[in-house]
Amino acid sequence: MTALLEELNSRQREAVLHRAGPLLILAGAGSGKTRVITRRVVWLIREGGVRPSEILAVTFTNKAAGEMRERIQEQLGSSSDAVWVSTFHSTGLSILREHGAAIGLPRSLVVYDDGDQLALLTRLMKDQGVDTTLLPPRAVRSRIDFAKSCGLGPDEMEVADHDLLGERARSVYRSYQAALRASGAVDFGDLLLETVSLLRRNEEVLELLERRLRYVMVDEFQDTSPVQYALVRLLTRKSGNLAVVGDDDQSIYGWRGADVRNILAFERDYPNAKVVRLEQNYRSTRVILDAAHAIIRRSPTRKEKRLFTDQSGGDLVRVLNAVDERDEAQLVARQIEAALSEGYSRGEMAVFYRVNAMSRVLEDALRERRIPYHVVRGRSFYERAEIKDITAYLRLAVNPHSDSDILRVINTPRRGIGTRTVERLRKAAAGSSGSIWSVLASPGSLKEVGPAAVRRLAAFREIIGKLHEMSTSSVSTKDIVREAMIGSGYVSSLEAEEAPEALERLENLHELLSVATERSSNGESLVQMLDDMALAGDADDDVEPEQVALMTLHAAKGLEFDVVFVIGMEERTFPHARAFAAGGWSEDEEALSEERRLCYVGFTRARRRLTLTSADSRWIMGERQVRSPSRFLEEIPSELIERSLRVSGSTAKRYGGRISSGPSWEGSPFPGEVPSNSDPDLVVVDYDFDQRPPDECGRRLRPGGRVRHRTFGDGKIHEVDGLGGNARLVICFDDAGIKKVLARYLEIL
DNA sequence: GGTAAGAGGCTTTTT
DNA sequence: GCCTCTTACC
Repeated sequence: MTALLEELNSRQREAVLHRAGPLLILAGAGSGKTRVITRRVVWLIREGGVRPSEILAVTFTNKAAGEMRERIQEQLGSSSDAVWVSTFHSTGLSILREHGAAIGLPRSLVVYDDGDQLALLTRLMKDQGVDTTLLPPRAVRSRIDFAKSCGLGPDEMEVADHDLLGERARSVYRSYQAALRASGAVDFGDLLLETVSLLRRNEEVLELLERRLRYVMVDEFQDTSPVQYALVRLLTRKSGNLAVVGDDDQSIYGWRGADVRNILAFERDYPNAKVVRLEQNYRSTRVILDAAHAIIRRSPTRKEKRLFTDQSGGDLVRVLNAVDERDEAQLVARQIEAALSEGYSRGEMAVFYRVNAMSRVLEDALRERRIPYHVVRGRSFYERAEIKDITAYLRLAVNPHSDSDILRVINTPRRGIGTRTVERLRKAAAGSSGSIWSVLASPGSLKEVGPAAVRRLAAFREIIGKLHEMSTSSVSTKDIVREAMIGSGYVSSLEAEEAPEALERLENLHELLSVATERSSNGESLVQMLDDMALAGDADDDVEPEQVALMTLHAAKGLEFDVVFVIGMEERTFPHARAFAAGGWSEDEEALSEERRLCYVGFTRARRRLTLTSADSRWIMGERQVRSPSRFLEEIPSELIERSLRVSGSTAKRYGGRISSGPSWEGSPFPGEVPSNSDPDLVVVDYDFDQRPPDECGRRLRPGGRVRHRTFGDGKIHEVDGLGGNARLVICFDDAGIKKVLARYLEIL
């Protein structure tokens, strides 16, 4: 009892000790939220007479679930195994696997990931004669996903008048659901939507689950969607023992249907709920919290609150400006080296960026300097083509009616079954309103298919038939996986290639086989393995102890590091261009607010040191774009910032030594002010954004400078009018003559 | 029916 | 810039 409540402040203790009924914990960043949840689970079991199997703890990501499971186990030992800790999606899948028959889902259910989903949608739309350039499948998908996240099927999906996209999306939605059912498949959204409709329609199942689960806890509640909220509400309908933990300031998944308003809804739906606020931060220094608060306080819709800490002192926030993204990466690499020499360990450092694409340049710089790093990226391994191909064979072993999977591998590796034969197969399947597999099973029904093609189809049928047989008898998972790789001819076709990337693919397949072998020895079934592959991230996705972690700001949620870098602190990089209304420069307030919260999440990951970097220009989608500093930089009070300019070796080299050649280097807003410093990157000057010269944003764009344009070639700047990427420049091109060009289309030479 | 080169799209963020 | 899909040709 005593140990359980040790190291808890009075608020935290209150939350842990809450016995029954609804509980809302408003937990600020770094306020010991995970500790409270895990202690509460342990307390309920040890002191509250609750059986471990009666508790469900739902989190958002696998990472969070894994961490929570571990923390609970540390305190409870093996009895913790019975506590059900999982993500929303796996929870849904478990329920569907056990009770899905009640709504007509087959036992051999397979889960389509978003790639499978998009492929299926595209195929359906093309079949329906939809012009996919006018109506992008991605746009349709996002409408369907959004409807699903609101708990709406095709018939309930709301479409406003004159919403053409919505109209079409709804009609595709209908046929898409039909296709999923015919294939015995569900997508991610269905894992929640179908579970909720199962529980709504089937009282028996709901009562069974209600009896089994007496306590439900939800982490990251601000990121739950309406359908997720509906699910946990249903599960605790009788007991009312629903505890949710969240922070409206950290809501960063609005784009995929998460609704912060669930927090408000909770207080409305459970007027007797106990509300506990955790506002003491145990993670960061005061400086970091103040900087984070400066960003988040401008968010218009938030609940007013402010974290406090007793950790004063610490480093000021470092703000570093680079010439371009490569320069920025060098800068970060050198800062990492400096921090290492100060005694920080690599495992306690992380670099965050807005989009995954930004990791590449950074990786190059770290590799060059031999700094061990690790890119934390959701599920890259399972997204590799070769892995997805073998997965398709494995899913067919379980459920050969999955048309998407048939289409994926029917000619992979090449076995001479071309598009025409495939088209005829599909037509025959549609005609008999069955799956392609059922057509293959009765080849007599195939018209217009020549004898050679029939032979090849029979060979393919053999392959899948054998796999299916193996999966229904007691063959081990490992052996089925091996058969899928070898029996399909996949491995031998790769071996024949001899290209270096074929070798890499083979290595990845080897990796998959060892995963399967390990799972086999744990007695895991093929279905279990497939479920995990569909829902789980990479196995080696964890933050490694001796490596610098690289990840998106979204992936950073829930983590903490001593030293944090946020790169790309520029307008239209972060906040991302998407936060601005299409085309124009007007702002979408809600989207911008979400960027703000994302920034807040990023800053509050740092325990000791926060370093922010920006670049004057960035290479984006094959184009060099001029960037101006992020508004977020300007919002941080200057007394919290170590404003830094620098003269870097790489910059000097690339720009012909002009920049570092003298005290009044070109581009400095402070001519004559390049103080010497032991750290070449940190030249501290008294530099305030509010006093910067008007052309600071594009300060290297000045009359006389040389620039490059994609089509016009190189030229000399004559006139500059305006700021940043939008500045209008008159350029005298060497070949193309005098033109007016926007700065963002120019590369600075 | 298969291949290679060219065109076009793409990038938020994750289960 | 990179990847996927289409097109033209074998």
